[in-house]
Amino acid sequence: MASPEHTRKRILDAAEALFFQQGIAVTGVDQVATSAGVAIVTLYKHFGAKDNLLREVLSRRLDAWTRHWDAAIARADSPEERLLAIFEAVETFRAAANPTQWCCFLATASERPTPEDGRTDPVFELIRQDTQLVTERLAQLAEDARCTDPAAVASMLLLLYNGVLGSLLRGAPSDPLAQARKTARLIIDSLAQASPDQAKES
Amino acid sequence: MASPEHTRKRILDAAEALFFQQGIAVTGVDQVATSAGVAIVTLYKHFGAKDNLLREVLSRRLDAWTRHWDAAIARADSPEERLLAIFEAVETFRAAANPTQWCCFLATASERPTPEDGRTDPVFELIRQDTQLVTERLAQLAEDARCTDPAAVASMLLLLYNGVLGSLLRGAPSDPLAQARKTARLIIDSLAQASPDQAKES
DNA sequence: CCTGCAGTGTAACGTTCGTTATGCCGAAAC
DNA sequence: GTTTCGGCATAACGAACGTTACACTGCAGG
Repeated sequence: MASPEHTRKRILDAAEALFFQQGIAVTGVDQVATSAGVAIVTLYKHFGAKDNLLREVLSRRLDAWTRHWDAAIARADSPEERLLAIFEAVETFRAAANPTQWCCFLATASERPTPEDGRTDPVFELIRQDTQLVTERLAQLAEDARCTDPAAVASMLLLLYNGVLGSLLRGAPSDPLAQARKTARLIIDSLAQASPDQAKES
Repeated sequence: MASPEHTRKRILDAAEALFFQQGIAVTGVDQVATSAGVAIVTLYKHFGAKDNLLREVLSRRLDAWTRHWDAAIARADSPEERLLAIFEAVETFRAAANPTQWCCFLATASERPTPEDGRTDPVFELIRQDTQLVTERLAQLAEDARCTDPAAVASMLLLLYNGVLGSLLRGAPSDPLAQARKTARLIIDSLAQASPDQAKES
C-alpha cells in the first residue's frame, strides 16, 4: 500500500496545500507530516530539511504548470488564441492540482527575504525560473501573433497574468479569469493588426 | 529628542519596512526593535504584542493609502483621469512611504491562515477594508465616468491594480504602472462612450 | 531464516521566538 | 530635590520549531 514514491507524493501534496493555503513559515513540519499521514521521521528521511521540501514542491509545481500551459497552447488554433491560452492554463491547472490561494512562487517570494547580492538561494532560483518562463513565453507568443508591438503586448499580458493571481488572493474581482480574457482580447484586437498610428504612442 | 509619538513612529516605520520586505513571520520582534533603535521592552510598552503592532502598521498604511488616492483623484480634471488616478496614487504613495516589496495587505493575507468562518481576526478585517475601499471606489468612479458597463470597467481596473501590485513583487514587467495606464486607457476608450453593440458581449 | 527496506513512535536537543519581570538611568516638571 | 515619565539593559520563562537519535514493527526476497 505504500511505495516510497507514493509516500513522497503524499508528503509533497500535503506540504503544497498547507504551505500555500496558510503560509510557509507559519506551517510546521509536524503539521505537514500529520496531514500527509506519515511520521515526521519519514518526512525527514525523504527530504532532509524543510527548505528542501519547499524546493521540491516548487519544482514539481513549475513542471506541472509548464505542462498545463503547453497543453492549453496546443489546444488553441490561432496565434491570438495561443496568446490567450495562459488563462485557459490557469483554469485547468487550478482545477487539476491542489487548489492553493494563489501563486506559489509569488507567495514564496513575498514571505522570504530577498537574498543579498552574491548569495544564491535555490528556492529563489525557482522563482526566477517561473518568472523567466512566463516572460519569455509571452514574448514569443506575441511575436508569433505578429503584433505591431510584441514587447508591449507581452508586458500587458504579463500584467494581466499577475493581476489574475493577485485577484485570486484578494478575492476580488470575483471572476478574474473572465476579466483578464476580456481585457486581453481588447489588447490584442487593438495592438495586433491595428492601424499603426495608435500603436506608436509610448 | 524622544517624544513618545516619535518613538512610536520609529517602531512602526521599522516594522513596516521589515515585515513587508522580508515577511512578517520571518521577522522577529527583536529585529524590529533593533532596527528602530529602541529596546524590546519599549516596543512592548507601546504595542503589547506583535499582532497589535502588525495591526497598527496596516491601519496606518490604509489611512495613508486612502489619502494618497484622494489627492490623486483631486488632482485629476476629468472623469476618465479620475479613474486612472489610482495608478498615480500608487506612484506617489510608493515614492513617499517606506518602499515595500508590494502590497502590505495582500502580503499579509498570503502568509496568514484565513480565519475559519465565525472567527473574527482584526488583521483580516483590515485586509477586508482595503479590498472594500478599492472595490467600491473603482465602482463609483466608473459610474461617474458614465461607462456603458461600469461594473465591467471597475472589475477590469481592479484586475489591473492587482496586476500592478503582483508585478512589483515579481519584478516583471519592469514598468507595471506604465503598462497598466496604457491598458486602462484602452479599456476606458473602448467601454466608455463606445458603440453599444460591442459593449454587450459576455 | 535472515537480511534489508520503508515506515512508526517516543523522546530528546538546541535554538529561536514572543512575552514579561526587575531594576536602573536621565531628563523634565513641580 | 524629589517625583514622574519615557526609555534601556539584562535575564528569564514557556512554548514552538527544526532536527536527530534510538529502538521497534512489518513485509518482501534470497
